[in-house]
Amino acid sequence: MRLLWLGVLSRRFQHVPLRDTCRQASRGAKANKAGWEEKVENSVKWRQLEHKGPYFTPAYEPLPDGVHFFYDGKPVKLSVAAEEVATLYGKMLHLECATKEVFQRNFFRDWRKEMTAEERKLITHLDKCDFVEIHKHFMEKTEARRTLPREKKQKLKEEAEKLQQEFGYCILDGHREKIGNFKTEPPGLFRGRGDHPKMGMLKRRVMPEDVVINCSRDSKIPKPPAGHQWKEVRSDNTVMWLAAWMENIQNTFKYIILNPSSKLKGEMDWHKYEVARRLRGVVNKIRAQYQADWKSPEMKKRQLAVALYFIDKLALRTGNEKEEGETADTVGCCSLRVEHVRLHGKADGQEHVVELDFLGKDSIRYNNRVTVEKLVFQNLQHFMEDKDPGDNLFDALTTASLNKHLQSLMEGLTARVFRTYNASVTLQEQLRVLTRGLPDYPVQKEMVESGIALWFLPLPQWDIVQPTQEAEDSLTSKVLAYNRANRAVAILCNHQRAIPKTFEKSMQKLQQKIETKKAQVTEAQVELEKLKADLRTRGGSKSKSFLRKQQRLLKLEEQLARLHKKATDKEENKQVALGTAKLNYLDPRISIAWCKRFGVPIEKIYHKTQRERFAWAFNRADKDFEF
DNA sequence: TTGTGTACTTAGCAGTTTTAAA
DNA sequence: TTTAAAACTGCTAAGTACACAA
Repeated sequence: MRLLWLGVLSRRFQHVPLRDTCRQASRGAKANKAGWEEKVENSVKWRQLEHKGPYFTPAYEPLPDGVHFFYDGKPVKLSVAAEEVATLYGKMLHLECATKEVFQRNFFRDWRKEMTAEERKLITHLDKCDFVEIHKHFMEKTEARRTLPREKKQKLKEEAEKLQQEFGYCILDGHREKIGNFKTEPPGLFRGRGDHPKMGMLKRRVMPEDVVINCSRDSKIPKPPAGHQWKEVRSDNTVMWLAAWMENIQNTFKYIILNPSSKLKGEMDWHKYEVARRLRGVVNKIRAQYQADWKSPEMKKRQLAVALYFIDKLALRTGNEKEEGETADTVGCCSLRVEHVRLHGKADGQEHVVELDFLGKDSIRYNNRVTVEKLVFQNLQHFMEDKDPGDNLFDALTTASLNKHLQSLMEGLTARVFRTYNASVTLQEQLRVLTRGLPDYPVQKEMVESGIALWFLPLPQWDIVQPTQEAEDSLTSKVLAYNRANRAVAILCNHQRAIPKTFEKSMQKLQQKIETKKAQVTEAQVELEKLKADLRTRGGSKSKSFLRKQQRLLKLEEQLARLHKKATDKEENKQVALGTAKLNYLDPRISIAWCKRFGVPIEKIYHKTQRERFAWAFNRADKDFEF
């Protein structure tokens, strides 16, 4: 399928006059084409879009009388605006980011802007400010919410549901679709990731006057809150967003968009994986070419070939250039600097070892040692010659030129397609390897399809048959195998998470359990040995009690094995985030096909929202689907 | 060719809810 | 019944990529 992204229409966001903006992309041009294909070719995303606009954060509620802010030991009654910002800081007192100097400096500067002249004159030093009462107040509020009686919690839940029903859906081309984020972001103190120079800055309240509404001309135009106006109402059916505003920290847009379960999002997702599947057909040719290019006399070509090799082999991100000082210092492939690379002629008994050590997206550290081909190694040596640590490794390369090259190799090919492709291929291969030799789980056909049917049909009623222990174990093994395959991809893509705060404690508990179980096994073994010895001396047949003991030992051993399995899984997983790959990189059709083939109920792999997200894939994958 | 603006995907974390264990 | 752990969800930051202007 050809993706043209015609760009017939100017995409400039600002300076568009109010009211008369209407950018409905050409309707007739490809009238002979139907549905999605036509939409994609015209970059038309919808024909009809109707919604209620965003739900705005409720107005600030001043502190109760008993809660004070102190300056220099004396209580100070702040103006409403200054108090609101003070509470934002007070709420965060216990967080690590609030202790950082940059955070405090940025906060204090922005806070002072909200103060009255008088307040500004008085409050000149943050270290003389005391937010403890404010902090305590919000902690107590959180606690009170947590311990609310069941009925009150139920009532709150119902109110949230009512809001969801009113603002959380739109009509898109005749279908009622769920919206992803129908609320504007509340004011707060910006928390960047890693060493962010803007942490602590005030993210201001979004007002209707900031918001651009996007909907069809003939729809019910959403009403702004009483006494307010929209910044603009437009009708641009080449984009997917329903509303947008400019955020004041980085001056970038925030959008109200559809939920991933929507048809349109699903179609985009499907398209993404189809592009990755097309790469499969040409990847060998591309690999052969970049390998040949390692010998090119042209420096630019060699840099491109080595960069592409990294992107392919190590699943690095492309690494767009970033504005210095505006964000944390993170890099990807094209923005790697000399200081991120170490070359070892020999290391760990291997030749030509490259060590990469840098902060990637979200300031997650990428630290990896890999053996590379001699030519790659020599090229890297050359690229690093006569450069300072802070110089770009691939100085002759930009992400745009890299992608332009990729476009010439395959239509629609960009650097990130390699990540999708390699992730999905890895899952498929790992599943093949890890599931080989596992006993089949004897399930009914209905059971196999149950999760799938959840989607489109009301849940069928059937007798629930308790699977045997053996079958249960087999299923557990399969799910474990799936998680291992998933984990292989997460490691490839460097999807890390912070070690859970409770990890050590819960691991210790698990070890304790293992020890207890071990002792039980030993005890049972001793008892059984005694009975065996008895049997040998006295002769005769095995007593009922003997058989019972034998059974018990077997059971204990199985339980011990399960605990060991659990501990291994927990340890292997403590720093790996599985969700990101599952949601963004793994073609769901691979998982669905695998579930069908091995009789694993789909809900063991995808929970409810994930099944909703991948609705598009359920009728597009039978058990023989190959990525 | 480079810089800027826009729109979309990808990402980890924290809070909430559900489930399992004590 | 209470508590702890696991599962899930929402939030929003931080990437990629491309069009267009200078």
